[in-house]
Amino acid sequence: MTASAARADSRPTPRKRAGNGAAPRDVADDVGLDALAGHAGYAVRRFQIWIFQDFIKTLGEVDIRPTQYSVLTVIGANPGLSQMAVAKRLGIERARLVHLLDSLEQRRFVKRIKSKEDRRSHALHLTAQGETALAKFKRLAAEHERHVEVKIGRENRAHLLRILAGFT
Amino acid sequence: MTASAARADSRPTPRKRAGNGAAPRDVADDVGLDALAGHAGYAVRRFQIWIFQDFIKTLGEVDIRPTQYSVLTVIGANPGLSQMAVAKRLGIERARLVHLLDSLEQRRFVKRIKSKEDRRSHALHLTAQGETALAKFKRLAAEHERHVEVKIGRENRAHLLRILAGFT
DNA sequence: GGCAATTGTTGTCGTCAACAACAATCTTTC
DNA sequence: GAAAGATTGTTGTTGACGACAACAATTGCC
Repeated sequence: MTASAARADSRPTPRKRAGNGAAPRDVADDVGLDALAGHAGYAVRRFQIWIFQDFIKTLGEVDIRPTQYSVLTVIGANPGLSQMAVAKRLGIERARLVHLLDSLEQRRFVKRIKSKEDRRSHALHLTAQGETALAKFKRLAAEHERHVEVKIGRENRAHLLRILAGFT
Repeated sequence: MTASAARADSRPTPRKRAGNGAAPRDVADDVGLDALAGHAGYAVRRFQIWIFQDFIKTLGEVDIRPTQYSVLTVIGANPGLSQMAVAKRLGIERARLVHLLDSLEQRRFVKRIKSKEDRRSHALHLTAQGETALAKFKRLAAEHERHVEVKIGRENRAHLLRILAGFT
């Protein structure tokens, strides 16, 4: 809202810039949209920060972060997956997944079951507790998704999802 | 390209899933798009990772990362800004900006000049070297932007920029 | 049977956001 | 005009995260 607000009131009061010439800006927040507009990466980064913060806040009561949510969702939809498979699917390193699963297993959401076919790998499953918890997480995530709709508009969100479908 | 490729060949060969029933998945990469589709945050995160990696690679020869580029751009467009103002404009913490400027000042792109009006603050300026360097960075950034067009399509990129304009 | 590849694990390194504390310096208020 | 409060730049810590490298156990290849 900061950016859009700044955008909105960029010309409301004449401000004191009138007679400043080359003097350094004093106020600070009327910096102007400079050359950063037109850079997709910048806009996407700012949006991603906003969206993650809203996700974290909305799922704050259950203490679940976006990455944890994605891990639980993938396991819930594909029980028995190996850690390697989950890591590849989510584009995270297997080293990182180890810690994520440690935490999720400690909270009794996930079980690591030694695979019979390949004794190197673990088959990942949700616990019963994990199933019901994930159901709640999904409700909260849907609420978060509605926040996104409010923020950028319903059809804009749909459009964006379509544009970025290849990255999912 | 991994994601889109997986999407593309999700049904090319009948695969061996046919008779597996409840058996654990063995192959790993036909995990399926599960319930993660429809989550804006996830798509945006993946896209943001891709776009940053391309930016870093494209600006690799000059060793400039996205955040550094954004700092240089803002200072170039608004010389004399204070660190606080730049930090606020870019949505980064002033603590973080200190290190960024340390590095950019060491490379002679930026000067910190003690302000006369407010002796707490520094007025930020590009050096002559910084000006010419930034010009080159902007050319490379434009090349990166063309990569984005190739990746998601020209009008999709334009659409996306319009949707996210409020965050810039 | 031996050698290369894979899986989970541990550890290190660098980036980045979020805080907290601090000294120097404004700004406000009485 | 002096005290109290706010702001600016700085330093430091913490935790999430990606990138790598090394390792033991196990599997697959030949």
